[in-house]
Amino acid sequence: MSELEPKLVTNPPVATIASLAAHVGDTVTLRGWLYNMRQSGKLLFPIFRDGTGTIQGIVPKAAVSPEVFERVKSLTQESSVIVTGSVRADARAPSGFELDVANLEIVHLVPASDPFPISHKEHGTDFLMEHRHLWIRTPRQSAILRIRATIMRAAQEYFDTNGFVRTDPPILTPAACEGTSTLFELDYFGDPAFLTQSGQLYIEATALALGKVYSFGPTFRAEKSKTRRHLTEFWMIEPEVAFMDLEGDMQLAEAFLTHIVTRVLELHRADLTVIGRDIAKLEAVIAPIPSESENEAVILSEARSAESKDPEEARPVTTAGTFSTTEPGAPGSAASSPNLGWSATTPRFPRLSYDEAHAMLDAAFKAGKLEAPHIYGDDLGSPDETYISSQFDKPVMVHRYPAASKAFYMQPDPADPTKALCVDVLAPEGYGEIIGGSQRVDSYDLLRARILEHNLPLAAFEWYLDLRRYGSVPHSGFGMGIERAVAWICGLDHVRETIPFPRTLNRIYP
RNA sequence: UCCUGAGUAGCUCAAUGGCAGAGCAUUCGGCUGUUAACCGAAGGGUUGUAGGUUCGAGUCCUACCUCAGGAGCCA
Repeated sequence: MSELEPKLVTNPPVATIASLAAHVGDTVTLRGWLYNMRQSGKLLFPIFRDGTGTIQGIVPKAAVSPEVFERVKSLTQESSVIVTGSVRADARAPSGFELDVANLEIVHLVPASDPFPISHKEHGTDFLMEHRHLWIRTPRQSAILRIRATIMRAAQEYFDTNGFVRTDPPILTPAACEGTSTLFELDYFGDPAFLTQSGQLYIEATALALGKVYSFGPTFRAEKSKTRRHLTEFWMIEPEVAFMDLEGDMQLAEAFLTHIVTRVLELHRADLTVIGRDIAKLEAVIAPIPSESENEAVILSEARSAESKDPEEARPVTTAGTFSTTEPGAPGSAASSPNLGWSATTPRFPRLSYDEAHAMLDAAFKAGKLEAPHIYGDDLGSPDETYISSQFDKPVMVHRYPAASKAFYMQPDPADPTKALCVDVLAPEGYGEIIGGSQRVDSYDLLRARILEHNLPLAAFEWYLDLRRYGSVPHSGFGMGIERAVAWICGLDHVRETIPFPRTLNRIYP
């Protein structure tokens, strides 16, 4: 490949396809791959891609040397090239711009005897997943990965600009964090160890050291889940804040999600269009609700009337007051909502207590809209979450689940100790839970009792109990699964398209 | 772990228990504005594996393998 080096320094300078609108009339050099080629007699229409987009080239036989014409004609799908030509606006070209090719060098010619496996016809999921390393070259997959990158960057950006310190927990852990999920076990110099399923317990420690913290990294679940919502390896971003109660946690989640969706809408209109995403549904998420911003009310009502569903169905999102909101600073709590950077125009998401969610599901079952009844006291099942989230055009926050169905570290509600001060954020359009959070138990005696009740090894949690021995404070946090958030924002039907190389129950290749 | 479904050409799919087929891709030929281009021709098969029923099995039966998406569990 060293023979290529001189070609990489070019004059005129190398451009990217995404920037060609600013180069109309210029001669540019592009480095990329042949995406597709059509021809009509002695006219060739090679379509190039370079990772930033695609551009159609045109090569009339009479306009170039016979060598260049034959070289272009010999190109096979995904052959790599360096191409020079002038940029011209042309309505006949798919992107509106076209490249009059003057010269083209082949960097690597894909042999016709072994063509690029992914054609422009449809393929099955098994085939595509076996060729994931090549599938990501297609426009749709590239667009998704660009949006994923923005979602990750916007998530970090939100915390970084609001005084959070990033403190990443270990990935190798000595014991289960929550004692519920099945973990990947490995041998740690003769002792058992596990891949982390959540950094939460560790960032509780860093939150009591640094105040506002977050972690961002991969997590692992060995559950034999085989659905469109599950990966065995996925990325999670988790904030944890000292002196913050459940109300603050919910406001943080609202502002955080609003920031992420806003950024994606700012930067990825074209990519969302490539994917076929209904952009109006994302705009509805960040639209202020009427009761808090009357002058913006028209935006929301337009967004909602655009998808007018069953008119007899109550649309509780219209007014936040329809549902009980949690009073800031729960009784018996020293916490309040610290200033986390959201403004008065931060949209509020609809909230449902567990009891209200149960009533909604009960009514839906009796109306024949759910196949199975929801049993009071049980956690929400997937069909339950799908139903609830489909009733709103913003993410919906379900809070105060029965403590018995939740993790041992969740603080009981002083108003009803059978409930936990926790919240799940369900994404709209049936995407289900993307965020799970809670206020944590801050009493040493209660936490110790909970650990024993759940038959967890006390010794493994001594360090965690120390956080309640030395300057314990009310604190809260949540975790957001990146891939589920990407699937929702991109409107995908499976999380396997949201990560470059998905790891699922039946797949660890490529 | 349970339930359901699918495995036929490189890919996507057809084929009443009776000759193994089409489109795309590949190769060759044609076409100066193509839009997953189009037109003509050619090559390409151990029908997931192993048994069984039958004169005859891609098709029916049994077991297994692989994959898919739903439940449970979760983000």
